[in-house]
Amino acid sequence: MRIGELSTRTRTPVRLLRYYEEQELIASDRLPNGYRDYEEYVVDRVLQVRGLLDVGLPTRIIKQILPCLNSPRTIHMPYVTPDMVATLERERDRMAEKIECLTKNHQAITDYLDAVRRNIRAS
Amino acid sequence: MRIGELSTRTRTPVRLLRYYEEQELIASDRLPNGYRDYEEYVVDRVLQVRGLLDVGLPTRIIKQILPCLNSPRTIHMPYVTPDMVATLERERDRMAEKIECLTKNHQAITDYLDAVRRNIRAS
DNA sequence: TCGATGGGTGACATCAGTGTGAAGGTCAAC
DNA sequence: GTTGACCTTCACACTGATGTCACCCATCGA
Repeated sequence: MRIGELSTRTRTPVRLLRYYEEQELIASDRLPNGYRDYEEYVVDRVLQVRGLLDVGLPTRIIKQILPCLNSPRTIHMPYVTPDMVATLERERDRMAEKIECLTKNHQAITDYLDAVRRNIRAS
Repeated sequence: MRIGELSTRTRTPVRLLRYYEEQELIASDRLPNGYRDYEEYVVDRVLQVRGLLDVGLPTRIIKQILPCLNSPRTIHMPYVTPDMVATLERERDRMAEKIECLTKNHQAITDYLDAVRRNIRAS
């Protein structure tokens, strides 16, 4: 598919798709006329990238961990350096912290909204 | 306490503490000599702010939702506008999405690391 | 009293993620 | 064959969160 379709299907500005490619987060073939040509799986990939960006990971890290998250695992096994493992462990721990933080604040907001609603009903 | 102590206790650069104050995320009194003087509770506040920033929320939003998260709730009740409620609901939902995204990817990394370890032990 | 340390402001730099626009090529449809 | 939609690259600019540096004042201990 070409970039326009990918853009609409992922609700992502064309500009950003090119940016993600520049950052090597997604890849594309080229049609004879130079247009980018994406495979189907890139749709999910873009959504995943956006999710990770949204959650505060920088492109640098995303680029590192992406290959471990969706490709056929075994293919990548032999290439995993201790360094990479360390990075993954660090990121995994940071993610756990973030989940905890988000969960706590999510709960606080929920509680607050509940209280507000009770208050309104009571008044 | 003065800014240096707050900085070490929160492991946050002094520069950022001043920035957070500029963005009205934290407040300080001033000593006669002009030095900032923080109350004890600011320590937790800073940590909470950093957690939220880390998780991708902009200062603008944090500023809005903070009062609802830790102050004595009832005091703020009367001032909650429908607008504010809408913002809170929106953020709460976005947080839920982020939690989901993080959880999924956290699990993927965990699985991957497990596989790597099995592979190493097997080889 | 001097020097180290810590505090204050202000300005400029950086980096990532975006926005936006110019200038031009491709192609389908009318 | 020209228009209009879609694509290309290049480049400049902004924002938000930080780093860094310059310059000056305050406090304290030797």
